[in-house]
Amino acid sequence: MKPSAKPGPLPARRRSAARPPLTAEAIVDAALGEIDAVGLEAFSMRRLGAALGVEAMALYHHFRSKGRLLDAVMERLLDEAELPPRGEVDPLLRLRRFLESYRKIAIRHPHAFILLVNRRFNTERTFVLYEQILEALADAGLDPALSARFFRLFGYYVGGAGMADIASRAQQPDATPVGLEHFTLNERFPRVGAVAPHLRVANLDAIFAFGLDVIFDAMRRERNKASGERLRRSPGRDPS
Amino acid sequence: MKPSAKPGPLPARRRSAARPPLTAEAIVDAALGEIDAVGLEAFSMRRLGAALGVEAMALYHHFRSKGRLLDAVMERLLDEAELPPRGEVDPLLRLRRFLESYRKIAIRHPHAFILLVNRRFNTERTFVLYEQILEALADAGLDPALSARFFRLFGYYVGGAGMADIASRAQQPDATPVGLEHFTLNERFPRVGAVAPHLRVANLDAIFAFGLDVIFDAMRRERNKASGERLRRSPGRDPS
DNA sequence: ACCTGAACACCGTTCAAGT
DNA sequence: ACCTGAACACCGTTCAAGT
Repeated sequence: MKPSAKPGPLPARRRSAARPPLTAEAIVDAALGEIDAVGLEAFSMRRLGAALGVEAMALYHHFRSKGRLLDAVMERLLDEAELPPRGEVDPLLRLRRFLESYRKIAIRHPHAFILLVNRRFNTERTFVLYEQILEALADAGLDPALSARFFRLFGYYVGGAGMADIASRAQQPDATPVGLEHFTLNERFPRVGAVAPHLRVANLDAIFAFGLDVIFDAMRRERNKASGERLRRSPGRDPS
Repeated sequence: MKPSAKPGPLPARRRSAARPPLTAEAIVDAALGEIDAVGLEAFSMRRLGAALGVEAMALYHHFRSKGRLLDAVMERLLDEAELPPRGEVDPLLRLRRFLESYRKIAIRHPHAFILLVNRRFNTERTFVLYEQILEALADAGLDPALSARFFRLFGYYVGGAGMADIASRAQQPDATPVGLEHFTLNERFPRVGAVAPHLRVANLDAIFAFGLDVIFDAMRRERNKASGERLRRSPGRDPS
């Protein structure tokens, strides 16, 4: 349906040369490469098999379904996110760097990023990441209730930002073509006309940073508010 | 791949009764109903045709491709968002009500909501909505640069929140099953164990409202800051 | 253990033909 | 104008068979 590059006919399978034995890791790498190249819609087990020089069915020996393979691709994407090591930098700065690296995944892998939004995070790998992030939130002085709120808040934000930035950057070839240029913008949509220059792709980095500022300012404020309340309730010692 | 209810065999086409003539509107309504019922993955032109009592190819007389039909379904979803009429309530409250109604679309149409995140908003209908929202931001006292920033910020937020809430509520049948219950949470992932109770589905409404609080507080603050700067630069008059 | 080949029940879309 | 039927080039996945 919406192949970013027209996929064309299936590539011929290269069999002659001695093929390295198929591994789960090699399949995942090839799958991500294939999704990057032709889009998630055009990605298929048959196409991936052809790219690897095997029949599609050989893949089922390593992954029991396409869904399981996509979960593995999702975890491959997660490897590109970076959380700086604990202790060296401020915990809030660690979280900010993580969110910035997360958004870069969307820019590097526009067709695959949706797997991080779409597929449920309930593999062991994602729980390790959760633990690290919640640890940073606790290090920053947030209690579990506030950690839960901000965990969701910046999770929503970074997921939505990735998806929206992708949509802004890439035209979908089968979408209804209207676009800014097809009608006199300032006449019918004066507000859109006034704001549009600020929404160009060149400004998306600054806009993303601004949203992070808002979120991290609120985290600092809420943390100080909560610790102030604790101090007022029992001055001189910290319950919990 | 990930049909929410197993779609089963295609339903038999009901031809005998005098079928009402096919209209674009009836097709869109049926398409949304079908997506709600079987999921976007299992939704097909053939299945939709069968539900409407026609051959799949009859649909191509009203929509030139599946992509165009999905754009129309996206606009149908947008009709369920509500922006209260101008003038009666505070502009920021109007925006907040809009965002709350937008999120409700995700809860009502978990399989279809992704169309609002995935497909580019460049139809005329979406420009009318943009204009109304940017008008409300201007009414609230934000200049175009700040309007652009907050427009993206809450857009990212509400899109990401809808997708994440859907993922939290619905199990994907083909995902790798790990889940909280399969290992001793508090031993290996103590922070996850401490925060998990606050992340239950029952708390998602409050968490969403908290994020909106953060965003709207920041809007008020930034607006006042900007208008204060204007006053300082030229006291006594407001250079628009 | 690892891979192939045929088969099943599907896809979106084209095209010529019917009314 | 509106719809059908056959066809084309694909899907994911099953199963029995090969090495």
